[in-house]
Amino acid sequence: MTETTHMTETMADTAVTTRPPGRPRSERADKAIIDATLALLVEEGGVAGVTIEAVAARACVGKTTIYRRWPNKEALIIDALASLKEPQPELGGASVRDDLISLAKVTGVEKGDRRRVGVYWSVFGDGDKHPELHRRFMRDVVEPRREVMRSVLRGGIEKGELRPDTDIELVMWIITGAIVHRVKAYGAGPMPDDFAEKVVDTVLRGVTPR
Amino acid sequence: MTETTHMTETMADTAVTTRPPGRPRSERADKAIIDATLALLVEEGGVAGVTIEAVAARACVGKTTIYRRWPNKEALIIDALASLKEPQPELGGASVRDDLISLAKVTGVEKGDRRRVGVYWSVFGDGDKHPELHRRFMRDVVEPRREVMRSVLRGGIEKGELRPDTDIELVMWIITGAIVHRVKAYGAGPMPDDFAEKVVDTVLRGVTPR
DNA sequence: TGATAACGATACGAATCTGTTTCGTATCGT
DNA sequence: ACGATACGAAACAGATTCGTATCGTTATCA
Repeated sequence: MTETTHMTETMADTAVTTRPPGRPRSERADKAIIDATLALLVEEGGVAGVTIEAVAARACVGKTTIYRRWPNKEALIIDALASLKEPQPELGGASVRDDLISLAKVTGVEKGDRRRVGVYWSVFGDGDKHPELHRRFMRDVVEPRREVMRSVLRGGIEKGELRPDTDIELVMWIITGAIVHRVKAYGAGPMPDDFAEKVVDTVLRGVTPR
Repeated sequence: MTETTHMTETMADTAVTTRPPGRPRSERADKAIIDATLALLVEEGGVAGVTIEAVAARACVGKTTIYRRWPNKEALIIDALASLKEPQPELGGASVRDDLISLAKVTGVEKGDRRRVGVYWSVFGDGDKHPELHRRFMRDVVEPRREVMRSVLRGGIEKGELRPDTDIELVMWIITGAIVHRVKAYGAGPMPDDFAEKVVDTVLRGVTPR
């Protein structure tokens, strides 16, 4: 994204934010464009379905307004994905089980919508065709969250709540895979509120009699 | 797919397969077209990336040859997906664990390649855009396999190898989700041979100390 | 040999998308 | 008021795709 403010320094002054001349860029347009991009990425099922014209139409914006901000489609999508960076969820830390459930729930449904899973599926699916997009999305959006789950699992081993030989990466594949898969499979259909809990409990306890 | 043979009946004869006049259609072309379609579906990450012209080029076939067989792209893809119907894998039946591992392995890698997961991911991703495609793929290709796994799990409960309150659908989401997710994530990268075993063992035993 | 139809190659019109440019208008600081 | 810049709308050339049509060629049968 391009800068919208200039920093100026004078001798007697500290740094001051000033504004370039002319009409300022519309923040509303920024937001509408990013939103439309993500929505199309999900609905059309991939990067190929994201058309600058479709984005413009959906955001009620001229194509000019998009091209003034981003040089091409890929750059736009990169910024749209980066906007999904969000503060980590607060973890109670009471138990591994509670923390994993919190993380699993966030994986599937963020702020009440499932756009996150749709984006994830699309970007993953286009990984071979758009490796840079995939790389940055993984690094900036996905990996930070995975790291949180990883540390929860590590802590669980240290505290003796998990077996010491637990394969952390494996458990992460299982939990996130189940959630993502299920959410994607059911689309807008019903997603039981306790699905995340049941996944976590199954992984913790197993399904064999004890 | 259109018929390539005509059935004719005469009074004194039983049904006889005869052939329409003219040059017969090339079976080699049939196969090459289906193969190219599936390959593109995986490589391009979705239905949108499957171009009739690309299929023709890849199959070394004229576009005419494709349009002579299928009326449009969607019909072609439907038939290409239907070609993935395959005989169920033989299950030893020695234990739930062994059978689940066999099924999990087949889910991830079929006959040495991972095209199956790629197709699965693509068709799933385009589910909203091409619901008919998705529906038929699920019904004809995916569901029969899910049914096998389902019956293995049901049998495991009856035999007492699994807890009676085991949520069968949940376990299926977990196992298939983990495998599909992991295979897709690593692309052409290494896929440890024991991944399927470890997933199944984790789900069976859980990761908490016992 | 002749009839028939599939073959690959190629061209086509209609439609769509990209990225650029031009237009007149709107919104800012001075 | 004036200069500067962003705004949406529209037109544009070039590329790509779809589905059709038209070549001359090739395979099969009678």
